[in-house]
Amino acid sequence: MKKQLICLIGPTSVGKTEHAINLAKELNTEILSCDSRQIYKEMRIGTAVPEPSQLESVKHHFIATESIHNYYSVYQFELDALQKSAELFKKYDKLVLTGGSGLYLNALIYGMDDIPDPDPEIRRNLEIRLQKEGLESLRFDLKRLDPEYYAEVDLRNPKRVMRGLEVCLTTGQTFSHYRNRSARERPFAHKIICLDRERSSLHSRINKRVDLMVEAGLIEEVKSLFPHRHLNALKTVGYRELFEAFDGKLSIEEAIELIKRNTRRYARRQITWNKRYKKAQWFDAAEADNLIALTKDYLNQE
RNA sequence: GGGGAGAUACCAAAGUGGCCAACUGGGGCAGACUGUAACUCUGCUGGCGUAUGCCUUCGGAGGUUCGAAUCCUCCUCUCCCCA
Repeated sequence: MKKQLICLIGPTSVGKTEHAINLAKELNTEILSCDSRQIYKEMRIGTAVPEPSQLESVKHHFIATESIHNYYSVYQFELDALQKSAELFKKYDKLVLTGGSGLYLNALIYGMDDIPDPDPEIRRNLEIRLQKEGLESLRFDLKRLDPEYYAEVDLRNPKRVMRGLEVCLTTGQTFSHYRNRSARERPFAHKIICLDRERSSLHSRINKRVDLMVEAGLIEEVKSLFPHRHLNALKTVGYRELFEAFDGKLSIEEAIELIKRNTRRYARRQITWNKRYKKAQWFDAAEADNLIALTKDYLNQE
């Protein structure tokens, strides 16, 4: 029997953590997290890392394992998760994967193209150029250096334009040359389960969770990270808004409201992303009682 | 009791005779996205499955006009000031 990775995904606050733990217990296995922010050990409250008791009840991987001060990316995650899963599959037939970062999930189940790391110097220069010369100028270069990618990218999206350019500039090859986007063979099968729930219910859970984070000390956590606000890891819902409040641009109350709003938006983007998995099985997370049964049925279908 | 201001779509708020189904912002919805991805970007938001099309809107009821959210009359409600 082929090893199986059971991917439990869904928007933030939908109830993934709890369900994943129940499922992992039921299957007697461990959990891999695919979350680009819970992986940072400095950001616990604002990223809703599982409770210590939850982390104890089932072994979790890739939670609070990296530092915001180190460079980390999807590609890194692909390598780490591949290695970890291979190790765990020696012991288990099934593993549970859960988390909110769609691209991280893709990296593990389909793989990322092998593209050299960008030269940090080049990346920095591009950022400066964007500031000074504007997007137009970067587009101009991209058109010249990689017309193929130029024809595909969203030209209004500075991040994507810069990404193409930085690869061209550091490697001397076109970005398109590296970007095959073909799925890799994996030594395990995967099943995707998408959790969702009525929008109003999701929103009230988000609001409540943000309030709980504040009670749990979110403001202090963010304050302690204030000196590092420029780091990429801290460009995150829940942190960014409070940084603005510390700057005096917002009141704390306004920042909290904004966190709620931005979390709702984030959740919506996650749902949109999840719709790309055409073979995924969708469940309503509100049916907590029989979710495990439904899931087991689904897994047994084959 | 007297004087003044105002009622616009889910909310806030422009518009003060035709270019208005109605600026803009918020909220909401939808979408894109292979190395910063909780990032970044895009579209829609009165109804009619699509529409250079039709229908119903700008507190209510009438009226003026070829034509009104915009002008007039009355009514209802809200707010502010004086008593």
